[in-house]
Amino acid sequence: MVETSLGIDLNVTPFHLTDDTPKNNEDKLNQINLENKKLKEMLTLVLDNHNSLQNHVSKLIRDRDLLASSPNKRKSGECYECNTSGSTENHHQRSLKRPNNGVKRVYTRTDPSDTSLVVKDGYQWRKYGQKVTRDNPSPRAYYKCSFAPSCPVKKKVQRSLDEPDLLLTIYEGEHNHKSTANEHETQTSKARFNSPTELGKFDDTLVEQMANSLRRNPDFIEDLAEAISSKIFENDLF
DNA sequence: CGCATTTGACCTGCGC
DNA sequence: GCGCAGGTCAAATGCG
Ligand SMILES: [Zn+2]
Repeated sequence: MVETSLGIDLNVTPFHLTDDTPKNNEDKLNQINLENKKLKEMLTLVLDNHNSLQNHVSKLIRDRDLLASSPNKRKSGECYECNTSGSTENHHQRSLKRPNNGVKRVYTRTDPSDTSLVVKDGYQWRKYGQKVTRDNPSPRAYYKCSFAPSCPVKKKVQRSLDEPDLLLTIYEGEHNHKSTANEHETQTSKARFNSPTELGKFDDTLVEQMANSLRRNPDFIEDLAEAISSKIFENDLF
């Protein structure tokens, strides 16, 4: 169902072929402005769709992981309301906490190329181990709170198996001190879940991600090269 | 120097 | 006990 060919059409005319009468230039400028505007609107639309899709996928993965990780031991207060009511979505959009062990699972959106596995969550961590796990190619990193041993909190961070830009962090324990980060930083780090795009205002990191993934995509490179060369060829016939 | 990270060794629980 | 997988330790290394 996915259209693989990008069908790139570079609407570009080499400058040395244009006639430079002012009227023509003005027309062209207007035309290009219009086109830019249209493209911008399309981009925001695509971004919105992309965001909501990603959020949806994240939710699906969380629910599946939750079921898979504790199929049997559902004790009191487990997330039953999630299964019964499909209407409200916000209440476990971000973090799933299981009161059982003081173990908290949190999913964080991040750049797939970010190999550092460092999640800025307002606390300072000291990495003390990294292991490859059986059924996930990406390694799992182990952290202790840097106030240890006075603060016993640990966390594990591992990339999600089927969503490479989703990061699963498992916290265990509660901090006995305050977060070092100020309010603004925790806000931005928590705001990983994407909200609808305001027109004309893009999420820079997301745009950068998309650009990166396009740059790394061989199909895109190929299509781009073909589009460029065909355009040049076509214009060289004059 | 004083920290954090890296990384192989080591430990521990579990199924056979 | 043995082997495996996950979790931890600690010596070496890196960095400001
Ligand atoms: Zn702490």
